Amino acid sequence: MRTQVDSPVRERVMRAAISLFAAKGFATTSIREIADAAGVTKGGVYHYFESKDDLLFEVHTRMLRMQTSRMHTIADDDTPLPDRLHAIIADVVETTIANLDEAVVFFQSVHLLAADRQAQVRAERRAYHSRVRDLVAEGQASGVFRGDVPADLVVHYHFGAIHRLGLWYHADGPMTAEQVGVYFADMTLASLRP
Amino acid sequence: MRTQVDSPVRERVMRAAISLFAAKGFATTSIREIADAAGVTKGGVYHYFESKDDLLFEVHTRMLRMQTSRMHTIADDDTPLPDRLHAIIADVVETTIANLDEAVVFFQSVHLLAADRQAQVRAERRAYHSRVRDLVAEGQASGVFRGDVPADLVVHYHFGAIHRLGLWYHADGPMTAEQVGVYFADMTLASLRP
Amino acid sequence: MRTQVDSPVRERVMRAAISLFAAKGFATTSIREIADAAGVTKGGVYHYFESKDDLLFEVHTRMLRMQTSRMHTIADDDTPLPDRLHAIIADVVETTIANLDEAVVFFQSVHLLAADRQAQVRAERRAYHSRVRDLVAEGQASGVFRGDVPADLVVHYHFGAIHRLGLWYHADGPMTAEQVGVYFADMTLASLRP
Amino acid sequence: MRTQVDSPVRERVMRAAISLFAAKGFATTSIREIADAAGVTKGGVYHYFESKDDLLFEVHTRMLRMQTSRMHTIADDDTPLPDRLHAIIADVVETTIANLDEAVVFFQSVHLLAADRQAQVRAERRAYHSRVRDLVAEGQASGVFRGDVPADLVVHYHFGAIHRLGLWYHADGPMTAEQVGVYFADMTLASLRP
DNA sequence: AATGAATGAGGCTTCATTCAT
DNA sequence: CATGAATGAAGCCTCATTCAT
Repeated sequence: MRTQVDSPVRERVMRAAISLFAAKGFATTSIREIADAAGVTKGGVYHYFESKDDLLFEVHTRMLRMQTSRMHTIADDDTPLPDRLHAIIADVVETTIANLDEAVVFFQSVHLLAADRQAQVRAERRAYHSRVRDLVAEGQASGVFRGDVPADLVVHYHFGAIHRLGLWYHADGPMTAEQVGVYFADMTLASLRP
Repeated sequence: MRTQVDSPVRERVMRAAISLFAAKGFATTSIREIADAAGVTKGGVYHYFESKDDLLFEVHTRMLRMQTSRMHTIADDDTPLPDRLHAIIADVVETTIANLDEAVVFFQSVHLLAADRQAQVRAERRAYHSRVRDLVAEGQASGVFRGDVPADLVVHYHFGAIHRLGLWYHADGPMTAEQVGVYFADMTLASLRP
Repeated sequence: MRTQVDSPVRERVMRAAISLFAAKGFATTSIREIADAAGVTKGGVYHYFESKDDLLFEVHTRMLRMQTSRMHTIADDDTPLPDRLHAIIADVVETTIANLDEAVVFFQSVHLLAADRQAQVRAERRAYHSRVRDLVAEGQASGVFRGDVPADLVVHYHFGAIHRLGLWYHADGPMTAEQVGVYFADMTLASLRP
Repeated sequence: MRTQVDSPVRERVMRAAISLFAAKGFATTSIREIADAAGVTKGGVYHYFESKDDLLFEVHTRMLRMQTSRMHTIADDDTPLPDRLHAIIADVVETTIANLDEAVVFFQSVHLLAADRQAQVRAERRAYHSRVRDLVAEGQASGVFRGDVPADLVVHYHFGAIHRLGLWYHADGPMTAEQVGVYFADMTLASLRP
C-alpha cells in the first residue's frame, strides 16, 4: 500500500508541479494542469501525493534540506569568518539559480502551506536565519565586520536580495550563476567592511 | 455614475481587500471575505469595483504612482549623486513600511494580474528600475561608485532586499521605518564604495 | 447576506432532499440529484444551505423540535398516567406517519451527521427517552404498570417499534395513521398491565 | 478458483467490513478502510470478493439463512403455539445480540444492495414475516391471542422493536442477551393476551 | 495469492459574476 | 445605492474497480 517515493512517474508529477507553481502561482495552478503536464490522470497525481498541499510541502522540504545542510557545512569550516560568509552567499545563490523554479515557489508560497506545515517550515527557516546572523554577529564582535548595523537586519537585507533572484534572473541572460554568486557575495562583504 | 473615488465605503472595501490579500494571498481571498471584512454585501463590492482583478490592479497603480513619482522627484534633485541614491533608498523603504500591506501585495502578486494590466505594471516597474540603474551607472562612470559590478545587478540586489521588507518587518519591532531606511541606504552605498 | 429561512425555493430544496434521503439514503443521494429534483442548480442549493450536512441536520432538528414539544405537552397533562402514555404513543405514531419521509431519515441517519451535531441530536433524543422512561417508572412505582421489566427496556422496546414505522407503512395501505396509533398505544399499554 | 470460504484472510476481511459497515454505514465505508482494518491491500479484498456489494450481500445472506432456519425450526415444533412464539422471539433477540454488528447492517442497509439482490433479500424477509404472521393469526383464530389487532401489524410492531436492538444494546450494559430475549418475548405475549 | 499502479467517474464545495428589484 | 438570488464553471478530492506482474 506504501507508494514508491522515487518512482519516475512521481518525479514527473513533481517536476510539472514545480514548474507550474513557479510560472502561475500555487493557488492558480490546478491539479488537472499538473496531471496534463505530467502526462498522468488526475487520479494518478493522487496516487503519489495525498493532496495539493503535499506537493507544495515537498518543494519546501527539498529546498530547506538542501540549503540548510550546505550552509551548515560551510559555516562549520575552519576558514576565516569572512571567507565563510562569502562562500555561503555564493553557494546559496548558485543553488538557488540551479533550482530556480523550486526557489521561486519556496520563497513566494510559504503562506499558502497548510497551517501546521507552514509553522514547521517557518521554524526551520528561522533557524537558518539565526545561524547566519550568529556568523555576522561573531564577525562584528571580533571587529572584522562593522558593528553599527543590527546583525538581524544585515541578514534580512542580503538574503532578501537572494530571495528575489528567481524573479529576474534568466539562464539565457548575460551572467552565469557563478558570476552572480560572486557579485552578491562581494557586495555583502563590501557593505560589512568596518 | 461612478461613485466618488474617496467614498468612505469604497475606501473601506479597498482597505479590507489589501489587508486580506496581504495576509492570505490574492487568489485565496474571496470577494465574500472582502465584503464581510468591509461590512458590505458582495453586491456592494461590485458596486464600487468591476471585478476582483480591479481591486488588485488598483493596489498596483496606487503604489506605482506614489513610489515612481517620489523616486523621480528625488532623482531630479541637484544634490550629489550618492546623496540622491541614498535618499531614494531611504524614502522607498519608509513608504514601503508605511504601506506595508499594500507593499506585500504589490511585490508578491503581479503575476496574478490580468494579462494586459500585468504587462502595463511590469513595464512601469521596468521604467522605475531603469531610472535607478542609470543613476548607478552614472556614478560608476564618474567614479563615485565602484565600476566592477553590473549596474543592473546592483539594482536588482538592493531593491530585492527592499521588496522583501514586508515579509519580516513588524511595526512593533525594535526599529522605526526611518532607522531601517537609513541602514538600508547605508549598506547600499557602502557596497558601492569604489 | 443573510438568507431567507422560509423562501419557497428553500423549502422546495428541503422537500426534495428529504424525499431523496428517505428513498435512497443520505450518503447515496447527491447534491445534483437534489438540485434537479428541486428545479434549481447545484449552486442554488448552496445558496440556501451551507453543506449537505446542513440539510440532514435540519431534518433532525425539525423532527426533534416537533416531537419533543408534543410529547412534553401531553406528558404535562393532568390526566391519569396510563392515558397520557397512551396519548403520547398514539400521537407520535400519527406525526411520524404524517411526516413519513422525514421520519425515515430521522430514525435511520443520525450516524451520518457531522460529529458535533450528531452528539447534539443524540443528547436531545436521550432527553426524550428519559422523559418517557420516567413516566413508565412512575407508573411502575404507583402500581398501575407491571414492575418486573426495566423501564428503560420498555421504552426501547415500544419506541423501537415506532422507529421502524417508515419502513413498512404505506399511506395507501389498509390502515389510517390514527388506527395504527391506537393499535400501537393499545399494545404498549396491554404489555404493561400488571 | 474461488478460495475456500473459511480462509482466515477472507474471514478477516468480512469481519472488518461488517464492523465498519455497522459503525459508519455501508456507503461511507471505503474498500481502502476495510483493507486497512483487515491488514490486507485493496487488491487483497478484490481477491476474495468481486465487489463492495458482494460484501454487503454476504452479510445479508448469512443473517437471513441463520435467522430463517432457526425460526422455522422452532415454529415447526409441536409445543403450544404461545410457547413457540415466545421461543422464536427470545431466540431471534439472542442471535441478534450475538451478532450485533451484522444485525445493525442487516436491518439498516437493505436499501443499499444492488437492485436484484435487494429484491431477493426483501422477498426472503417477507417470507420470514409471513410465517410469523401466520403463527399469530393462527393463535388469534384459536382464541389464545386477542383478535382485535391485525396480525401483520402485530408482527411489524414486535419485530420492529427487535430490529432496533443494535442501536441501543451494549454488551457491557446491565442486561444479558438472554434476559433481553425473555423480556421482549414476555412483552409480546402480554400484549397479545386476549 | 497478492500487489501496486492507474483510471475515470462522480462527489462536495467555492466562487466570481450577473441581474432584477 | 444596495441587495439577495441564482448561475455555471471549475476546483480538490475520493473511490470502486481493473490489470499487469
